Amino acid sequence: MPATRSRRAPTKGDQRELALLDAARVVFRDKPISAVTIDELAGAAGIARSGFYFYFESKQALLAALVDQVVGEVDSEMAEWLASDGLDRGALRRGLQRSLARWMVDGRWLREAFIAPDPGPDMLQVRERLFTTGCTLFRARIERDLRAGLPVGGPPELVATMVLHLRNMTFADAFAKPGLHTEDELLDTLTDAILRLVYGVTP
Amino acid sequence: MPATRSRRAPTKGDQRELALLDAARVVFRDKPISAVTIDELAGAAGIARSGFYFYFESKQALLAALVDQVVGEVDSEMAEWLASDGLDRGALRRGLQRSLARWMVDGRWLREAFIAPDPGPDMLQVRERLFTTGCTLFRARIERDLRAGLPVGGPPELVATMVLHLRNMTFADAFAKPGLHTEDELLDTLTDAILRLVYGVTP
DNA sequence: GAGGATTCTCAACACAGTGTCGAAAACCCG
DNA sequence: CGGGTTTTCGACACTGTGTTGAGAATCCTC
Repeated sequence: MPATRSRRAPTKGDQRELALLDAARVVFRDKPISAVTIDELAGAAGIARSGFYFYFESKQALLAALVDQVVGEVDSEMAEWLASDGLDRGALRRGLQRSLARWMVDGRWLREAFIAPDPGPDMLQVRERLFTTGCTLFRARIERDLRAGLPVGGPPELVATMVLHLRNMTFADAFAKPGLHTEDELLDTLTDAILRLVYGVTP
Repeated sequence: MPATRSRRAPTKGDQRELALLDAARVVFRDKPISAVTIDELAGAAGIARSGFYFYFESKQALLAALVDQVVGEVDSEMAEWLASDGLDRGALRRGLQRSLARWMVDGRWLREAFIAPDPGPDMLQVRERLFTTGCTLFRARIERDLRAGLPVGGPPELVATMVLHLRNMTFADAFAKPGLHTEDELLDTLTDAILRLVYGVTP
């Protein structure tokens, strides 16, 4: 626990906490999370290493907080398509495009946050929330389509997780090996792939 | 480098190396790789911690060797479908079933090996090989289909990596959260999903 | 089966990173 | 200002990694 420090007070301390998160975002862009030392994170925010522990229990806890920060944003990227009806290819593609933009910036740590092999308990919880939120939204969309008579290719929950994984891994690849495909090629293929995977149709 | 120790000699040392690999396979089943200490690995193979370094440079190097061991096996699982023509649903499903069986046993470290966030250079090399081998095979199959006039949904290479990721992540999930779906449900959905994704058709 | 060469083992060391503590400093309120 | 509270940091203990060098076990050849 970060000491008490929960009762009302937008003090200098909160400022530092934010600074720590911002600094971490930047530092995590350059190297794998495991290669970033706490000393480095603290230094980037202008405090001593041991000071870090006043704000976060561990690197994992900071990462969890970081992921927490973007949960809402990630969801909103796909909101347009999730709210649309039928095979709205345009809305889907735009959502994916917004999503891709984020991945190209923060892909490294996003990837690790999403698919790191052994997250700590706090991280696990946040990730679970992040994933199930997305999954739930996708599933709801698919179930709606199912009721509307569209030919969905399997149990909605399973199909939803597949779509989520497909998107995440495709973007993770795009980040890891940029230049293999143009953005348009990537987005078109992925958009069609999702529509085919879910509905079995090529619009 | 593990000293010289390369010229022909199935000596006691090679035996130990094998024992180390076998022991590691077992140990890695129970806990995340990062939680396994070298002391533990050495102990499981009956030697002192520092003795480990005679055989492997690091835990990562051992893991690379481990992945190396299964490269061939993994490829062969899908061989039947890769060699078949057109939409051979049966062959595809059987391949996936064989693949799933492996994942349910060694899913934990397989997953980490596939998608670990910051593999060492040796690991990276092995993984690259593992992935591009699979990708190349899949792509070849898809290109063949394309020439045969089947409606493939995008650049073969991109589609191939999507299929690979879809399979890996689905199985990784199945391992991480067993019991969510029956094996049949999983295999049927995945088989159909792949056929839809690649060819846009529901057989 | 005795010799030297090779292969193997391990205790001791040096080091890097984590997390804890408690005392000092800075801050904020009356 | 004087009090408690919040923030900072140096010093310590601990865990795990990787290295080294000396000796034991094993192998091979004659």
